[in-house]
Amino acid sequence: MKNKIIIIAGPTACGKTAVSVELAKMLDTCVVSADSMQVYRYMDIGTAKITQEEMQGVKHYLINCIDPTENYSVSEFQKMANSAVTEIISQNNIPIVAGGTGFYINALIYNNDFNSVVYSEKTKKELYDLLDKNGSEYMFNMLLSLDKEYASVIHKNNIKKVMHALEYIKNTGNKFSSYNEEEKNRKPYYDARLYILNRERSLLYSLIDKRVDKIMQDGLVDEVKHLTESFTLSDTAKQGLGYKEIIDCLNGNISLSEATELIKLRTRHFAKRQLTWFKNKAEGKWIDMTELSAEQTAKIIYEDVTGWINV
RNA sequence: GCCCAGAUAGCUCAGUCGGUAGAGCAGAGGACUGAAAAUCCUCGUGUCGGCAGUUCGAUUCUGUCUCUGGGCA
Repeated sequence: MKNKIIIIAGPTACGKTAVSVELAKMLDTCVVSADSMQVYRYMDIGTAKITQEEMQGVKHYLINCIDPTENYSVSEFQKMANSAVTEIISQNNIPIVAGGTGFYINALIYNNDFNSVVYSEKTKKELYDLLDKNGSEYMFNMLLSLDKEYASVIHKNNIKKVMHALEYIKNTGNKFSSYNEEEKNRKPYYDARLYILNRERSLLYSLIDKRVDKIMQDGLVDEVKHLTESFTLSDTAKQGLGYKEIIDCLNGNISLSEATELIKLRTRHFAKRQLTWFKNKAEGKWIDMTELSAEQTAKIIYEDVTGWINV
């Protein structure tokens, strides 16, 4: 029998954190964060990281686990989340996974294989040298000749994906499209109940604006200053929303109000991408929180889940 | 009060030598399987400020009115 997990997903600023804590209290269990930025220590304000008080005594995994100098990706998330989930299950509890990164959540549910992919700095460098010399069109044509199927799925301008596929092909000798096909057809590894929280779009956007204003008031600029003085941020850490914009502002490229507006705008775009993923790549129950409190939402999930838990 | 410049998509503006119009941004939709808070793709009909005149035909020319900037008193 598969292990049960509850997942609370949804776009940024929709209220996942509060709901997951409420539900964890009702079920007397722990929360595992599926967030690509809250794993970082010292990145508290910009990530709107859950505080000690907000946790209300509920134990949280995958918060403050790595330094901002380290890179983080699905693969690390998957390993850490699996071990956290396993630990919670061993205590006879149902883990609650909460987060907005759909890609990570699917990797956990389906236990996608990221380990068989061999990586080598050498081939990566060779490929990027070729890119510098010959341009992206050339790289895309290379992909076209090596793996026509994948090349027809991805757009040639999406150089990041083109390069990644080429790396895979060079290192394994297999087509990326066949690997892809295999991963897509996986059956769920967990017995997962996924709840996707959402709110009316205009309300969600105004919540995002409010959150960004609060983050600025709470001192994001100081946080970024300290962060960049104490660390050389890893590639993944420095792409956090709010961080790259403030860095740009500190470097004198944009004004503070421009940075603030840009953070709001990009966060809105981000929320939309999250929604697109959940709509098309995830199977779950949607809960419109527009007129619901965190407690009410948690109660709906609790009631939905009780019968299933006792089976 | 007078003079000048504007008034066109939610916003900023192009344009039509007279045949009812198009960019950027916003917004919407989509892709993605070891960077995912990343990366990439697709989507533009609106009384062209109101009214009148010239004209086969006006958003485009003319007059007038309203509004908004700026200047002079």
